[in-house]
Amino acid sequence: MLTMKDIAKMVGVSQSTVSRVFSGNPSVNPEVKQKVIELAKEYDYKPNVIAQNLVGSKSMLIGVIIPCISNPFFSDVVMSIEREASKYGYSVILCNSEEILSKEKNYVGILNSYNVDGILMVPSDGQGKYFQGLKNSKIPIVAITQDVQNFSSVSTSHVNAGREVARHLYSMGYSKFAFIGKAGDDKESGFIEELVKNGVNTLTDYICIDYKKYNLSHLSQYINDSSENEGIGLFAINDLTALTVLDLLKEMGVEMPQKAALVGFDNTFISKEVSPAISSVAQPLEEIGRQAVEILISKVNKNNLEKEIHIILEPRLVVRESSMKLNRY
Amino acid sequence: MLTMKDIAKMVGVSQSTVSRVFSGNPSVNPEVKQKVIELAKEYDYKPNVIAQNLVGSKSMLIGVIIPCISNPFFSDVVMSIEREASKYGYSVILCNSEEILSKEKNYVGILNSYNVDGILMVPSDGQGKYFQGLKNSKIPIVAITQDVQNFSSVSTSHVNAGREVARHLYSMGYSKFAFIGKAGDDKESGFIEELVKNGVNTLTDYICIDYKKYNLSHLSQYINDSSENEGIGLFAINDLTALTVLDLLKEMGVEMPQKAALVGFDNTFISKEVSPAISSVAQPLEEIGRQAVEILISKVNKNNLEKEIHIILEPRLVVRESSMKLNRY
DNA sequence: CTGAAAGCGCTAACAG
DNA sequence: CTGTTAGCGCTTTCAG
Repeated sequence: MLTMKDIAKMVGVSQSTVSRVFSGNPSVNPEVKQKVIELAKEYDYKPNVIAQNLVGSKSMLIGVIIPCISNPFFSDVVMSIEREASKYGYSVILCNSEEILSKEKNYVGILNSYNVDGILMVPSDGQGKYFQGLKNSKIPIVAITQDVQNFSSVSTSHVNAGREVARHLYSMGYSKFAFIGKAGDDKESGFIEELVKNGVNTLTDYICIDYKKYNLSHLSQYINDSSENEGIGLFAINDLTALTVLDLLKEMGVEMPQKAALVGFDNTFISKEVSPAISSVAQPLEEIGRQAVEILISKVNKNNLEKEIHIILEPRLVVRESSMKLNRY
Repeated sequence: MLTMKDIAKMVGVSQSTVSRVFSGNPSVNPEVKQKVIELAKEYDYKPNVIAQNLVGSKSMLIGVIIPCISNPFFSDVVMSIEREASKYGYSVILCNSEEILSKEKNYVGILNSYNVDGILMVPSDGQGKYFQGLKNSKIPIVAITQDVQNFSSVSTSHVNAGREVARHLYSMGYSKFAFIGKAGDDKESGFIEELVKNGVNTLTDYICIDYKKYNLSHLSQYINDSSENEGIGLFAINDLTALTVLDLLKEMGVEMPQKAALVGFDNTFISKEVSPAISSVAQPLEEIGRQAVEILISKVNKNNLEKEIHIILEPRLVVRESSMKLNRY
């Protein structure tokens, strides 16, 4: 590898002068500058980032710790993180914590030893002692996809997702509702809240099919128990669950979206590939990555170090055939 | 950050001695060694990898260049790469080339400036001048998911995948066949080859539905044209395509797998979530990542630097309902 | 067994 | 405008 010294020798100046031209220091003889740049291009010289970093400047490296890159949700986020980071000249070190705290700790240590300028992470336990202890780490950390106390974070509002789905289904004329997924999830809370606001009696006209207590037969029963002119609005906790529900509905011969509507969550590509295409709530994954990188970099540059920024992005409902009732009852 | 000097001062020895205990040099007073290790643990000291690297030793960093991490296929591979690399103490810098040559070049340059110990990459043009020129790069490069001349590589045999699917469908008693996807793909070649070997007349009993020339209506026509007792074996170039075909078959009311069987490729999680579950060919993604890391690291350690290793892994057919005919005609 | 010293490639004062 | 001089934190001879 060519070094600055080599270039300096070729041009006949000192190494510091060469350093100056690369660091954009204006006080350099234009001719010298010219020559240095030419030679650098000719020999494809790149400053050694490692050495730059050692003298104390930035490492131009950011660490990203996520549970698992093979989860499409995170791979989309990481995609946008990497894309955005590279715009600023940053490279990304990828770490899969698999949501194991010891691994997470280990990775934070490793990232520190690499002198990364900042870390973007999905804490496995955001309120936990370990992660909260990181708040006075000298290297900036921004939480992603989760809103966490004491840290800047970029996430999506699941409550609002639930609200929006409720509003949508209600406005389409459905009168009975079900949430399929973990009871108590923020999406369920928002869903119920908005149903109530619209005067739905959640005791009689709502059911939560929680994996732990119910199975899909309870859902088919709920559907069968409804009277003929009652439309049923179904909200599944994610697209995979929605897919399962879709199969059930098809098997049961339920007319969609006349008799029942279905909305999923995450807007995975499957949702538009099946028939009928399933409505789904999209998280702005691209946006999460973009904003997180932006905040992190502004922290690296020592701006607003003290105040933590909590960005909670709005989910976006993508309506497809599964809930697109054209003629209301 | 604590440095070796700090630890040295605390213990009352020179910095070099501390360095010795971390580098595993046996010539260190056991008591001193003991103390150093204790203090390091107590203060959570980690050697600065950056500095280590600067003096010329390994950077413990490997670069991974893939087209796009949000492609589930690559995210699975990267998952296993990262997992395997971390076992050896390596960290991974992730780069998305988006199959743009200029980006790829750029990333290779960046990775070099970070002094990575090696690169694992999916070349956007493996036989191209640029990538081939990299063959005498001082830092080892291993190609993944593609078999490339002059480089060690780890990939899957698409030809064998095609062969195996043909064998499977034929043995299940189907007598007409179709490949849905890009004509000339290795999978198609293997598919045809094996059909011919089994005496299938590929002029009359085979069709390739290439995106460019045909659309799905050609497929439905092909199916309708078959006589009642002819079973049709369908092989789709990937699971997404298979999904589309599945919808078509359902719409047409084709009985599966009696009248038609369907096999996809990539064994995406969708394939097992739809109904009927689609048979699919799995690539050993985990294995690709594992082996690639292994080869790369052995190269880093200067073993078998000269000889290139070409590993071509066998795909694995996962048979599901869509092609699981129980009673043959 | 151990300290001193050189140096990896680069940045950042500090004098000119 | 530019050369000199210190290091950054660590590894590695080279003498003890």
